[in-house]
Amino acid sequence: MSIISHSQTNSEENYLKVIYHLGNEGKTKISPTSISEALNNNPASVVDMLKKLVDKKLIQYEKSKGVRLTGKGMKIALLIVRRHRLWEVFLLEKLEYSWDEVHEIAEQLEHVHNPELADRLDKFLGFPQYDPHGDPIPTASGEMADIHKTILSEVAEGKACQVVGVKDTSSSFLQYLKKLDIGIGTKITLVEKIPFDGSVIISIKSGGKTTVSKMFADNLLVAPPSLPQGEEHLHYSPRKIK
Amino acid sequence: MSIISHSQTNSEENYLKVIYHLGNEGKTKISPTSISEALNNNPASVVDMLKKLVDKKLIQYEKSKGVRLTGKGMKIALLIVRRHRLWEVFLLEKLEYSWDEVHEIAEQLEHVHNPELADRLDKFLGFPQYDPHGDPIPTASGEMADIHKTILSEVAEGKACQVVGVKDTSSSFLQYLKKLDIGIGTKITLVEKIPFDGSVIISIKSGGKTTVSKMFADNLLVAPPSLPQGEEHLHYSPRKIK
DNA sequence: TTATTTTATTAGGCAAGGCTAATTTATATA
DNA sequence: TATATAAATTAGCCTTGCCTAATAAAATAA
Repeated sequence: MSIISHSQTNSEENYLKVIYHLGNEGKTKISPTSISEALNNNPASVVDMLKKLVDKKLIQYEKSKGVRLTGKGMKIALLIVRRHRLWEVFLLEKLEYSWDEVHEIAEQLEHVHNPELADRLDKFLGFPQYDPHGDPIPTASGEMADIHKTILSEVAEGKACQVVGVKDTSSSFLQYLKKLDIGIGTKITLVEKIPFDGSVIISIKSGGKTTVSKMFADNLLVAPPSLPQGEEHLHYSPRKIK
Repeated sequence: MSIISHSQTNSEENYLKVIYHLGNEGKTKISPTSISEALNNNPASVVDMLKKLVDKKLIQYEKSKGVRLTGKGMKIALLIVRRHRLWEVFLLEKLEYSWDEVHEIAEQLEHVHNPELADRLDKFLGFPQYDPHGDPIPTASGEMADIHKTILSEVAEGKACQVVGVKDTSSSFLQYLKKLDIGIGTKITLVEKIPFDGSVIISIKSGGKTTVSKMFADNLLVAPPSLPQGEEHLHYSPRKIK
């Protein structure tokens, strides 16, 4: 029994993905207009496609409740998201693309169809939990880690965390990170927050204490340092940021 | 100045690739019919597309001479072939797909567009010279190694060669190879050919001498063991065949 | 050379997935 | 509530890339 009975077109996959993301952002109601904005196309086109997706039982659509993914639609959406994020990790870690370049390429790679590809890639990458933007990667069974990233500035004093990504991808920020020897997977303990300007004193496992600005702390995405299964399941080893 | 001024559709890329391959197989004349056979579509569709490709100056087409790639068309075709073969190496070597699975997936991956992707992948893979079917991988500048593969049975007595692929991808053949500890990159010296039944005595660098059948020797693709630049440029390290 | 067969081309259509413009239906505001 | 505004939907059209059927042009055989 396969998760996906018959294959989707790229366009259908993009609609499902966008509906998933809109739903995830806690939208009350996912409307044709919001979808058209996300896809940068015309609401009339969206209405056409919604009909098709309803026929295929991938979504439900009632004017009152807006659009919702069915179980089947959700599974496919999660698979697309999984592929996208795995490819992003690949592009960043193996092909040494920078954070801001990976998304666009992954938009294409996520539509490559092969039943084993995502799982093999996952294994090859060491079962990463997060993509380079700090978003969790759905598992093969379609489960999404519910451990959510936050920004460093929201970590409580005394708590440890692990770098999973960045918000700002400017080269000045990335270079600063490099200088501080902070990369994906780096473990950081938030020692103290300075009330005056929001500066944060952090302790980097490898390199001792440093103080960073609020602006810095607002742009570094972090997650709890270890998961229920123990940290040997975290794949990221600290790496240089290009 | 980029090699490709404006992007091709997947379909256009497939036509260019097929025209390239037909041309490479020494066809006297590449006709709409031969293209339609290769693409498994209708000659009428081919004629439509040929017009489009002529307009884009990617091919020349005269009923007398048939279809020919222009310089521009050739560059694009070589890029597609390059991408295809690099992805095949990736799938085989990194994701551990088997020989016969990689082609179909590479058919999709070859259409992923990004100016740096092929070159980064090439580097990541260690600048392989051959794909898993023993076909040479065009370089970044669009040069194709003119070192052509042959089958083991055509190697002269006393000559050394290197395994670059297989013709038969049946699991029985692949398992036999595994048993003999022969994989991509394995160096083999052809010691002697037995006239009686075409059997071949080979010496495998790692494992001494063995005799293999003509059928075996007809299905193992090999290339000269070292290139002008020296063998340190060959990327393949012997690996197990799955 | 003429007849036959094969190949190429044209004409007209189809499905997918967009678009614009017009219309209907909701929602908000006066 | 009546009206203005915004959103959703419908209708009709476009492009891409394919198809079939019909016709034209070649190539081959008689």
